[in-house]
Amino acid sequence: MAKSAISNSVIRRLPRYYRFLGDLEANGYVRISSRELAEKMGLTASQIRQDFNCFGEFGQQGYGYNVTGLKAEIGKILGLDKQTPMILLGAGNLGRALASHIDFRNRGFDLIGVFDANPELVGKRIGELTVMSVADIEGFCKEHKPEAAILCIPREAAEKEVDRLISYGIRAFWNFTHYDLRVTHKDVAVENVHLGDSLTTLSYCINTSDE
Amino acid sequence: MAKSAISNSVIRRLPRYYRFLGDLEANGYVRISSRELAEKMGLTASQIRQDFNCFGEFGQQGYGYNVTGLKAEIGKILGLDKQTPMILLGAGNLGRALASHIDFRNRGFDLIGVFDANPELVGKRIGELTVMSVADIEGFCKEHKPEAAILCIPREAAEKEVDRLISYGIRAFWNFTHYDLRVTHKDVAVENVHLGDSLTTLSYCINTSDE
DNA sequence: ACCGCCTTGTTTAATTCTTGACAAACTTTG
DNA sequence: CAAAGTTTGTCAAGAATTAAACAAGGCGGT
Repeated sequence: MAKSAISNSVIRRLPRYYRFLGDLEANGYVRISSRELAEKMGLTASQIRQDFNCFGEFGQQGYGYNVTGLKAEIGKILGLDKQTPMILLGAGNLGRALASHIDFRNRGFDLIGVFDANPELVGKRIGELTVMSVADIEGFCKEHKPEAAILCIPREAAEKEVDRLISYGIRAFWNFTHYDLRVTHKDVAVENVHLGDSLTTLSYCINTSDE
Repeated sequence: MAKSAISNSVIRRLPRYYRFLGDLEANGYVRISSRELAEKMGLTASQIRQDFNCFGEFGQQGYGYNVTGLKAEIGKILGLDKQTPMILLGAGNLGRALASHIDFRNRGFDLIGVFDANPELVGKRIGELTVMSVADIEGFCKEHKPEAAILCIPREAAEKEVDRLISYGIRAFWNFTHYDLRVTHKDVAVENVHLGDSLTTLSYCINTSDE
């Protein structure tokens, strides 16, 4: 792929495009123009056309874009045509909620193992999986080769585990721990999720909108 | 406050500043320079100074910023010096996880009620709260005047409830439903959280970093 | 109390991102 | 089959964001 460098702004919009195209498809749309999509998404048509053009020419003049085709193209760009095996660390409230709430398969991942340090949780079932002890991680990784991990464990634990996980072959972290995970390894990806920050932003909006 | 218009980019960084300042404070830092903070946060010192200057002059030349003082100032900007009463709709996995995982008080909110449509969940306890029936929302709002709501319910339910909630006085939504909530009312704030999009972004990073 | 060093607040410049404009090309209709 | 109407891909202009530069002012050591 001769993508010189896709800007971060564009990348952040891709999942949203994918989501809207899925909705359109579900509602029976066969074709969509940039103008119409822009209206639905609250963007400009120009931006949409320019975003898509980073990756190729998916549309047809005079017609627009084929919804299913475009969705498939963007899905491929996002890597959703394959599934990266993933493990979950931390089977507390949040870990369990994610495991049952997220559609991993359609997001490019396959959740294959859940681990927790608390012996009381080990052995409990979460969906189709059984919680294992953190002591079993190494063996599990050797055998099943997961390449991504969700971190739903306390900060101290996360800071300790990350290097170990990388050495086991993990090269992507979805981090819900309350700190910004930063990794020096070149090809390890990190997505920090800060729900607290999101809520704080809402607080700001409330307290300034009406002045 | 004579803020002509704070850019969205700045606002999105504020909660992160607040978080880092809290960490610094906890680690015994009394003062911090923009240069040092920039290094810790992976930003430029220039950006930090410019961001803070949107709201006033919090630093001192030759010294830097007082950690506790700056944190308090940013907290005030974010509206964290007061607590907006908030209710949770949906006591499923995700709703319960948020209720127990999020430090509402330190994010400018106070969770005072939980509601669910499922009769089996009504009456169950979540932390210090008891799940109520959605039928009781109106009465509860009239009595306790919540001004914010978390949406952890299915899309169809959310689309139906939102207008009703606004009419009851809710003017901020933290939306975890799988669609972009858009509200026409002028002073209703919405923060859409798409965990799926976040995970999808991670998929993209994995599948493009190593080419 | 003075001098040198450091750091802010602010101005200016560079870069990035977004929007507008338009020719080329396809679709649809008569 | 031709003409009218759309819509894309792309280029160029305009905003917005980020980074660099620097004068002014306070701190700390002597």
